[in-house]
Amino acid sequence: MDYPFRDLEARARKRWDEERLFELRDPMAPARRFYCLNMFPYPSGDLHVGHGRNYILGDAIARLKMMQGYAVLAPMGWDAFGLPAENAAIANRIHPSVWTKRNVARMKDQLQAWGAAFDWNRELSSCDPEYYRWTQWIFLKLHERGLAYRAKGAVNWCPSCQTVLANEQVVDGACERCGTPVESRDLEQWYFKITAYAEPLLRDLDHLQHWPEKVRLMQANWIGRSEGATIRFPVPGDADPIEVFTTRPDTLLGATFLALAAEHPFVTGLRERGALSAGAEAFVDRLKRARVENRFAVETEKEGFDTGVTVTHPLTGKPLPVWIANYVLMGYGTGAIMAVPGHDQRDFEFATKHGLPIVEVIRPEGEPGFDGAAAYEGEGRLVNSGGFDGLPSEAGRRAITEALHAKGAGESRVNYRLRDWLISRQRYWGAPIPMIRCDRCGIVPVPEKDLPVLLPDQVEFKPTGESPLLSNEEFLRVDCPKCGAAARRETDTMDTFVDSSWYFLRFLNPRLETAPFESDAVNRWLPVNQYIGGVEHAILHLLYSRFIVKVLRDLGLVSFPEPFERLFTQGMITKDGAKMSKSKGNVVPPDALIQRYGADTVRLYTLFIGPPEKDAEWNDRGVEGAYRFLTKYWRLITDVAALQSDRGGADAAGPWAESGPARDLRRRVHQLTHQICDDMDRFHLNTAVSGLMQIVNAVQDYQAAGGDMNAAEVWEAADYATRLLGPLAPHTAEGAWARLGHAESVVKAPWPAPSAEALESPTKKLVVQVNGKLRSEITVPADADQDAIRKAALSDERVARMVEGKTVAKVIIVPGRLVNVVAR
RNA sequence: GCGAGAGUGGCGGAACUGGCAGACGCGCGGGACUUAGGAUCCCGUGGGGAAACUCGUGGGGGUUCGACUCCCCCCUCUCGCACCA
Repeated sequence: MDYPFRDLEARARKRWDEERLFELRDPMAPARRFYCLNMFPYPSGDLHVGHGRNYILGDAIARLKMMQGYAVLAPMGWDAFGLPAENAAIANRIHPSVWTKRNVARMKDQLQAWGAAFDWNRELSSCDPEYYRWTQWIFLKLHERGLAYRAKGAVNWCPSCQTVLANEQVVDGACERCGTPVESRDLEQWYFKITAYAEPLLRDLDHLQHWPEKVRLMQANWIGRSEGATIRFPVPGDADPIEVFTTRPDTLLGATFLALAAEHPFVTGLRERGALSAGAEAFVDRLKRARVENRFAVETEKEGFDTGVTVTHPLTGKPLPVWIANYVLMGYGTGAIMAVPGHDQRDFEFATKHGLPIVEVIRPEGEPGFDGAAAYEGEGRLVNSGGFDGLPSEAGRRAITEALHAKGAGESRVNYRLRDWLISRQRYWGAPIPMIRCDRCGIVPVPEKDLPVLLPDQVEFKPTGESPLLSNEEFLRVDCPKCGAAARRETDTMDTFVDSSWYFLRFLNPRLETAPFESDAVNRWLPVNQYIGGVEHAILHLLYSRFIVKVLRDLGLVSFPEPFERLFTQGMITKDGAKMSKSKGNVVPPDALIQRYGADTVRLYTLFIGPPEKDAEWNDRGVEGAYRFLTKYWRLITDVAALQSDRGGADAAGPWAESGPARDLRRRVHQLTHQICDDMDRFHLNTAVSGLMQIVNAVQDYQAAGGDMNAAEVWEAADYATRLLGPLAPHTAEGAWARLGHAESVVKAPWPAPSAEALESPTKKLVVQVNGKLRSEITVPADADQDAIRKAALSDERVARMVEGKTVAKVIIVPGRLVNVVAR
């Protein structure tokens, strides 16, 4: 074997280990810091090459920063609570903690097989009591601030996972995890009041300049800010009016009915009082069911049912009928709308179908407005609006809102699509919510000194979906911390996204026993300089983490408003055109490839496969290309090291040839170095790999052309290539660096920089175009002036031929690039 | 429907602010060395053409000396949101 990757890997790992090169000893000491973080994984068992992309990228950046002289924090941990462990417990009678530990061990082996430079001393696991103790502590802090509360309401229920889900975990009406259609249930649950931070979460997106535009946009849409007004419509004989939210108060005089969601409390109230007709009741039930079944329907027919109740128009005093409609969602605004069929297409379709009146109240200037065939949704001047007639929409909105305000019937309002974060789960394998229910005192927080509320080992796993915690009497029974009476523990556990919303703070001191994190160290190292993970977390994890950090900031525990300075979302690796999954059978495991070609080959190919932010198709054949390159590179290093053994690790410093092949080689190496450094800084690791290949090819071409392999330029090429390869193929580079006579690890070698002197050239090659088409090429002295270049171009044989019989209108010279001769 | 992104050889992909289209790699063709090669090395490789040359970055128009890149219209695909009041 001419490229001894097994030996290289073993030696490099041993060295990194012995010299503890990736351990950050004293976080407060270094001046230049770089916190490079990969999203910590859920320990599901096996990793495939798609996961590898994430870690290889992060590792390349971490190692680059080390070589650039930064103290690097690159920790790793486990997002270890979650449903799969519990499902395994039910299916295979294995305890979730055992299952999780086994998977962690397996995945840690895999990560190490890739050669990732993690500081394993800082490893943490969210299912460890020493960790979740602080997750519970954070819950208590939120509770103290009124940001954690219990409420009853319609929630998303997954009948398969037998638990509730946050809005963010419902995708296309189905459970994000298992794909089962989600049901709506009325339950009392714990929420985090993320809506209280809607405005800062939205506004601060502007400061996240180093986040992908796409992710910022997704978050902005998810928060969904819109300006408008709330309007109350009094219900005769009822104390509470029906409140609606609208972005178009200017159309208020065109409202001809109200439409309510089936789940609206007013509807429920009518039903409880028996004031709803049998037909209406049946309709409500049908809607609730249909919402589940028709989850993929793009446009459903507008259906509705008249409640028989009327409300009073707050400005005209006229009665308006109240309908239940399938197109009104309980989850947005107030769950009730004022319907303006003249100016809202949905209302129009509904009114047309059910014979409700349609009134035009907005008329545009100079273009056709409401024509009776469809709603006019644009702006214009108010008509049929009494005293408001003639006002433009904008002024109309203000005037009508003011009129409502004067009557106490409404006010302007900013509405968000964002809902509060439902965090309780009726499952076992999560952090217990640190609350106690006392018959006398109500719901009482567990005192901080009693944390953690330990998850008991002895529980029964039943496939019924009942929380296993209910089966452990010892866990349940507790004395009320307030009155001392016998009380009961909360049996719900927290959504695992709570665990992962603060773990990046814990890494600075993962064993700290007195607090979740050390504020000093955290303030010094955060925000995370580079965060790397999949775009699938664009909303959930990243929004929750931003929220928790903002709360911690308001608590005075951290000094920064945002957790992640730069975010990079890497693309998926597909196989046979599809996302890798066990069920599709298209998973590419890294183990056999690493066995056969070595970790560096797999790393290099993974980086080379395409721009890291884009999806890419895995091709086993492509791996061989990377292997061939490393073989060539290794041969070059061993040849050069043998030939020039007397250099003994000396910094390449010439003497340099002033001209000829060696000079050209040196210029080329420095050009490529320039390109590679640039690429690395911009995350273009695919072209960085390509640049390295070109350096090796350049030396090979030089040799093939009879160049002297003893030249200092060749030594320099080997030296530069090795350092540039350090972050990408670290084991091979480590071995090569030693071969080149260096005593220190390549991790400690300075990152190379091209020298201006080496890039200089006495002549310049210019491309010559005639009328914009490439025709020839000239070589001129580097200091040639415009006139000389012009002369050289025009006297070129081919150019002369093309121009023959025409007049040269002008000659455009782009310095250092090209000449374009315009001839007519 | 709304929003965002992307369409370049047989394939993955290059081309930073308009300036040599197809870097680099895979595959393929030819050759060398070999008992042998799925190892290694060398040469070639967008289409058409013997060549001069010509056509080529989803399609159509435009701006420009010059357009993969900028502008307008259209087509296709991917992703996100989706009756958001």
